[in-house]
Amino acid sequence: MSDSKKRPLFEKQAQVAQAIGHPLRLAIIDFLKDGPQCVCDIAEYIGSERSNVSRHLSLMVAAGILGHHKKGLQVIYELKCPCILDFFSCMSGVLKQRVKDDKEILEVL
Amino acid sequence: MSDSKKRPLFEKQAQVAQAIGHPLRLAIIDFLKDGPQCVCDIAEYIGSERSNVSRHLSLMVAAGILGHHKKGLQVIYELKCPCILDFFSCMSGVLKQRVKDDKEILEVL
DNA sequence: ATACTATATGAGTATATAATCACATAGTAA
DNA sequence: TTACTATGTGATTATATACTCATATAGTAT
Repeated sequence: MSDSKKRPLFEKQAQVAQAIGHPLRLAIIDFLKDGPQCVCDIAEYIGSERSNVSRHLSLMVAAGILGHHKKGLQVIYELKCPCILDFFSCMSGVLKQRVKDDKEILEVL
Repeated sequence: MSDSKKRPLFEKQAQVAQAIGHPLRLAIIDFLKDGPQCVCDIAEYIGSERSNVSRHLSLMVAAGILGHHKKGLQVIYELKCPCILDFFSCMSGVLKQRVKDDKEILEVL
């Protein structure tokens, strides 16, 4: 790569994007936008095993998307900064463009 | 998942996020923000095999991030909508927050 | 102390992704 | 036509990811 200086930055950014690039994780983020929740409730809402949800949560913590703290037996997870929600509008932007393109193709037929 | 209606949407969104979640692909996007480029030049800039770059490009086209057209022997790829660049500010937001948190931890020591 | 609950993690498996090499295709030029 | 170049794709391998189950840990309650 010509600008190999940027490589480490791209790797960090890729980690963030990857942390968001999974249906279950997006569902978790969407759930957490209404407030902090424990693993237990997240797992029930998502409809997946707690152990599996636990792994997804750690992954997002590692990426810097979520924060967590203990509360008795439970561990409460929450969105770290509102900027995470910006991703949704970014992704919606791309998807809307996709629909627009598909329409144009159909009109030619 | 309680709101399984959202599932298909989350899957589409995850596809977009995943398409961005790779260092090489971020480098490609960063390169294309200055204008359309052929596979050949992208591969040279990125420093990876053409066949490999070609696959990364198809993946991003499938996700709706890139568009492409033929020009003689070459295939020119380009960013589809400026909204893709919004991702960079989103990811930077998360990374800045991460640095901020790390600083706070160090201050306590 | 025991019993219980929430969460995390190791091990194993299945699937997905990335990368490389070889080859096929499509367009160009002589 | 042949020779050349750019790109895409099949096959393979290596690695990463997702998931499940069983088990360990930490906190609570009796």
